Amino acid sequence: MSIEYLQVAEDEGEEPIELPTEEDGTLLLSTLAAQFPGSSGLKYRNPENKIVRGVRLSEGRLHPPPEGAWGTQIFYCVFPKENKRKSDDNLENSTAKTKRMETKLRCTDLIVLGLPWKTTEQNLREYFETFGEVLMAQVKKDPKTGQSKGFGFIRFASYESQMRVLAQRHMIDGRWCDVKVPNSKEGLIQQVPCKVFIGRCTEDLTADDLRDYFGKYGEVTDVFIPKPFRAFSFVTFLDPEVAQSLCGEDHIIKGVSVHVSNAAPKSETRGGGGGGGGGGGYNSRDPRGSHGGPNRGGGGGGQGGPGDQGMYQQRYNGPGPNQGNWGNQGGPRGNIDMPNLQALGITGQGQQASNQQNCNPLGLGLNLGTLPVNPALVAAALNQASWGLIGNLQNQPEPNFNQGFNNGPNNNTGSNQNGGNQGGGNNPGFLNWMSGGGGQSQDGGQWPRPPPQQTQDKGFLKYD
DNA sequence: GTTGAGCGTT
Repeated sequence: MSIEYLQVAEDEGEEPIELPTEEDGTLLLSTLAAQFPGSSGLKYRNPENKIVRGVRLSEGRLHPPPEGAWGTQIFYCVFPKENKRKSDDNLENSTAKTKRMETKLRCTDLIVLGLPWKTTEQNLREYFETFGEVLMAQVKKDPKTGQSKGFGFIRFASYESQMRVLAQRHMIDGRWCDVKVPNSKEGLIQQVPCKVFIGRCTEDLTADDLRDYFGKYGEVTDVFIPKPFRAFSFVTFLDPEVAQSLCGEDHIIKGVSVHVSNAAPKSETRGGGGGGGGGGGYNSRDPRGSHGGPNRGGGGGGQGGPGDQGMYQQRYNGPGPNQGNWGNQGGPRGNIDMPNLQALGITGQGQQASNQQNCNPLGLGLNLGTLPVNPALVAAALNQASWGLIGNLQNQPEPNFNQGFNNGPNNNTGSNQNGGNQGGGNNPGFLNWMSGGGGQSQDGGQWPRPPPQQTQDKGFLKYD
């Protein structure tokens, strides 16, 4: 099959636009969402009986009706619904559920910056309800005059809603607004280390050896071997899940049995005193600092092209080779133990780009490089997503959302609530979740890759 | 009825 176009309208009565399908005839949810932010699926009217039909959605791909091709009929967007009435009916139930979700998925209040003065709480709520159930919406006002202060707060019921909202800019009542995790909450977000400690190293184990060896499991963003020789080293992975999965294991590299464990900083996690300083962006206490200049906290994504597909050994439940096109070339990388957001194409870009239409929800795999997100916060969010979100999606009140985040043949029927991806499902995990395709890159490997990395300040974390 | 980086009278 080749690329064709189908007509999609936001709703019945609206003007359709044409969206391109993929080679296999499916329509990527990300393609849909690029034009219709917040849209979670498609429906159409069965020409025979006029009944609305849903379009099959699997692994982030919308499949044409069983009758064959998309044809000339118009398809309509489906948006996540919040079930208000039901909530009212089962208030207790709903509250309990909400509480559970908050704990598990760590929804937080989100601050909405840049609201027009005229925007009301009702406006705010209505806007964000297209992303999922909104538990709270408030606009901060001057107590005396009642005048809006131009910012507000929202809270979602589901973490994936929060993620989607955090990952893009929002045009609200004619102004581009930023949504962030408030500063008051930022410290609460846990961060999953990407760095592992390699013990029992011998002197002939070079950084390249380690990189080559551990590259089997996932992209290695940094290898650090203390000099002079101290019989240990650090390997940093792009994917925290990979790092985590290796911990506790013994590996034989060039005949040497090394031990992998958590890279626990001995003293203070955050560079602290005299030395460290740098590190850039991600872990810095004030994420706003990253606006000041290029955020160099992370290693480069390498120059690896599409040829790298399938090279990683599966550490989990094997959804097949990770085909996310993660290059593994290049020299020294950054020295962070958080997800490498630059390599993922996520960098905060400040306030410019106000005019562009950045409407790609996260998890749909496109163009996050231009999105004004707080890298550290999204990093943490991504960690959470990869560890708990996927397994918890089945509990969500918006089943449609599964599609954006639960890509791949991930049908965990068992519970998977303790982090990690154990269980019988084929959980594509972090990278596939990011790439938004069930193991397949949706954009032909054209991730917004970071510029070639310069030599990094290695003093970011103290590990002696 | 002005303003446009920020961080919430609960």
